[in-house]
Amino acid sequence: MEDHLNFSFSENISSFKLEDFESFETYNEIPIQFDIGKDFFENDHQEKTKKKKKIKLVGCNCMKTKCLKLYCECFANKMYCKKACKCRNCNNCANYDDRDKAVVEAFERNSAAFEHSRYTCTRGCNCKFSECKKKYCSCFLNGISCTAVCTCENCKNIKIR
DNA sequence: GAGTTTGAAACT
DNA sequence: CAGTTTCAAACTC
Ligand SMILES: [Zn+2]
Ligand SMILES: [Zn+2]
Ligand SMILES: [Zn+2]
Ligand SMILES: [Zn+2]
Ligand SMILES: [Zn+2]
Ligand SMILES: [Zn+2]
Repeated sequence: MEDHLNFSFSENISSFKLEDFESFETYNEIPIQFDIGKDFFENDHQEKTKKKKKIKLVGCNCMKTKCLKLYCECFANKMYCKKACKCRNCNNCANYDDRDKAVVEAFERNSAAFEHSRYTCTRGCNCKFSECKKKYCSCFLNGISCTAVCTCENCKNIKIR
């Protein structure tokens, strides 16, 4: 585990905590900063809290990527796929060499690849057609208002510039 | 359930 | 970088 993560990326991933990565895989959970009303998550989400909160993914439906790219919500959230996933040809499992390689490749493409996801929404959105009022918009999906970091057009999600 | 729309990720 | 393609989820019917 440690080998493929450190590889030659010690600088890029210096802020990344390996132990977090491993625990996420083990428990299929991600810490999240705010409440989410999203079908992808199976748990209740009544309480709003600023603290980290663990949310369980229901599962992905990837057909073409073997769940080894950020298209896959499981992979993007540092989780293995699990029973609830309906993916085809899934390689996002423990002890798959392809999976280890894919993690490194994702770091290569973007050193912050695993610091953000659709479900943490830390980079804002770039919506063009949804007016940020549907779940196509990652801000709306997470139940938060668009902010100055968003570059959306015709935003109806309480944008403050 | 099938087909369309959407915007991020990936690719060139 | 920018433009294009690919992808899986969100959405519509
Ligand atoms: Zn997947
Ligand atoms: Zn999955
Ligand atoms: Zn999978
Ligand atoms: Zn948006
Ligand atoms: Zn936004
Ligand atoms: Zn917006």
